[in-house]
Amino acid sequence: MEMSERKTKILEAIIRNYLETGEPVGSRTISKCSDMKLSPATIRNEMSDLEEMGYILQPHTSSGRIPSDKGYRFYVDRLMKDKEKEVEEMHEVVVQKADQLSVLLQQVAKLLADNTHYAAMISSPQIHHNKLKFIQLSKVDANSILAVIVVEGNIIKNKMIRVDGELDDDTVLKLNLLLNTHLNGLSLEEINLGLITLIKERAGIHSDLVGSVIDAVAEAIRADENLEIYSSGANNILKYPELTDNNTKTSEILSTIEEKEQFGRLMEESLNEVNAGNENSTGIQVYIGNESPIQSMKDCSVVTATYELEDGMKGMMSIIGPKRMDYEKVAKTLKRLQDQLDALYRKKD
Amino acid sequence: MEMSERKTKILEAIIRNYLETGEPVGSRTISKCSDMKLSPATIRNEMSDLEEMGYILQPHTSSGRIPSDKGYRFYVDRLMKDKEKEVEEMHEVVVQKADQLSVLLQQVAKLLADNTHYAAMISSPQIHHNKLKFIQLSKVDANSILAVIVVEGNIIKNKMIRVDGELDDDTVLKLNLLLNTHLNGLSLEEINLGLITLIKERAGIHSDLVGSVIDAVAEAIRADENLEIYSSGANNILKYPELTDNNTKTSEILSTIEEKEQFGRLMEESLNEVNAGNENSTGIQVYIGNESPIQSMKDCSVVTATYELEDGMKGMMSIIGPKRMDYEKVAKTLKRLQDQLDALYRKKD
DNA sequence: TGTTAGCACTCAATTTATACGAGTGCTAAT
DNA sequence: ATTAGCACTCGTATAAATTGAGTGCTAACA
Repeated sequence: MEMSERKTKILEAIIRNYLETGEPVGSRTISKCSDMKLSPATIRNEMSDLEEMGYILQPHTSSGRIPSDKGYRFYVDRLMKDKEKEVEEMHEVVVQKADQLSVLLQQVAKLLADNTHYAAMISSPQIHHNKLKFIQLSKVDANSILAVIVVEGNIIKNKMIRVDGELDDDTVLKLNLLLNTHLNGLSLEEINLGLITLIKERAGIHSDLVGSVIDAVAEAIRADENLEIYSSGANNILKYPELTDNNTKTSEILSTIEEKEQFGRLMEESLNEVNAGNENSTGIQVYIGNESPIQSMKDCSVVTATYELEDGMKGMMSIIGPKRMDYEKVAKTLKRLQDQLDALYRKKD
Repeated sequence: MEMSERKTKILEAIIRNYLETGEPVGSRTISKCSDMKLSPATIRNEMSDLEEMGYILQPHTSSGRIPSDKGYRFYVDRLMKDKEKEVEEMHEVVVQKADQLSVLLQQVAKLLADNTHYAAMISSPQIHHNKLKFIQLSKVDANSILAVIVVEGNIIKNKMIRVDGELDDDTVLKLNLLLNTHLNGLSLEEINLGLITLIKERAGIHSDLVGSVIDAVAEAIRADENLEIYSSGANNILKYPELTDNNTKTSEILSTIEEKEQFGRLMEESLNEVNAGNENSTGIQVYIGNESPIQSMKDCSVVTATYELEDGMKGMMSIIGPKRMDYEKVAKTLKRLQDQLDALYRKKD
């Protein structure tokens, strides 16, 4: 059986209705509210077809229909257009290029959650070909050295290193010079064992110290080590009865959000997919129920979007809500935030 | 009416029982399980008295009794002793003096939550008389300077500062010297306007830059600016029916935990109280229901404890759970963690 | 042939009635 | 002072009855 124009319209009406009310929707409702003039009986016939085709389902005989995952998917892919719905004006974005990226990201997460009334997560931006900008060693006290490592994109890493022997200012200066001359501008791949050995040799008795510094450099450059994830509005999940009818389910969802690791994987995967060329215009992806690789999200939908700061630093943000989330609003909110982050960094950079 | 020996015993039995089961407890139960040989009727008379005195209450006529806030308070203050209950062996503490304090604290929070099965929060340690250790300016690129500020207790703050004009290496070196000579070892109070003006004068055309650095120093030293709070196990709250019977309540509790600010105040207050001399031996404090200044915690109990790292850096950790939480276990877990943190830092320092 | 009115049927949710039982307070006997 | 006994309360559990939104099917209709 193939999809007729009329079936499409009815399916859309069902989904729209369900998104609003969260209740199964019956034939009479559709007959009344929709613009086409059809009796409930006719609608029923069509609905019966739609069910056979897998787009909708009945929680029990003699109840209205609700969209299946396949139904939602159809809606997201084909029906959802930018109907110019008023997304209520987003709070003026107060995101300011904060000193610490973490503060900015936390702000953005909160903004997303507050505006959508769903849960929001955001990952720190990942750089894939990042290079070391410079290293600065400083003597903090008799036997500790602070290594400050700056990576392209201005990611800063501090590492306190203990040294056993005494270390005079002059030596620190020399080591600084040594490290910077050899390492500046290099990427992870370019710092190979040969180079490391060379530097250690030149460092003489301080080769241990230099080793520690290089370890720290590796840690700073490696993207996945730096992955941090912020979340906000997890408790918005509690607003949706279909997610709270069962305490175990709720708990699973909330702890998955709290623990974050799983979302790390999801977002990374999603980011790769976007990068991998089959670029849909906006970089927004929707995972409905079981489409998501995260088991505990089977009753939720997850919408992810990329964002980009200067220097090609790309990260992911995502919204977690019930399957009947307001996809349009979510997509719009994400897009807006993408734009604003973009503008913020383009302008001031 | 005053408290007899027997009343105390009965009250304790009631509370112990309620802590275990979460169900109102009746006279027959007490008569049976308690060691004294009294008929239910006698118990009932005593219970009636206890109710009049405000230690217990009936959810409805003809149900058993549950402890009131006052009852819990009595229990915590007078009845709860270190009965050598087996707190199941705490997971070997994997806390390692992590590079970033934030990682350590997050770990501790998780440890607390996992061991108690309640929600846990921990604040970053606060120092009250902290002094600047040193400042390091480095030129990152043509027009940005990285200021690294190290405060006693090895708190590190990075600040990126833009400069308009060109800046050669030599100037940076001079500024470094200037700042360090004048500021090292000083506390917030000692850096006064006179001193600031003096330094700015000496910095000549770079007085703006120096101003920014000094602002950053102030920010780094001021304790309350650095207050960070980590939480874990918020969803453990969902395990307790008395906290989830009503979705609004649950949501309030969870968002209070997520937002953290309110706990900041609570913990600060609590820390002051402990410092303020009426030091109870362990620095553990219990807030039962409305005793806590946080409105949304009225159905919960909050147990706070201080911890101390090296250099007198004191912070707070706290456990949030239902009023019928296992106070003994919680207190014990907190004490153990205090000890471990202590040991960890004493040993390696 | 597509549409619709009509009707019997289903089934979750709501209401009502009933029984149960854990627990109480009070009184009178020990 | 303690306790056995008893009437009473009231939340909860169970079952039966009712309601109503919704369906599928059939037959009539344009």
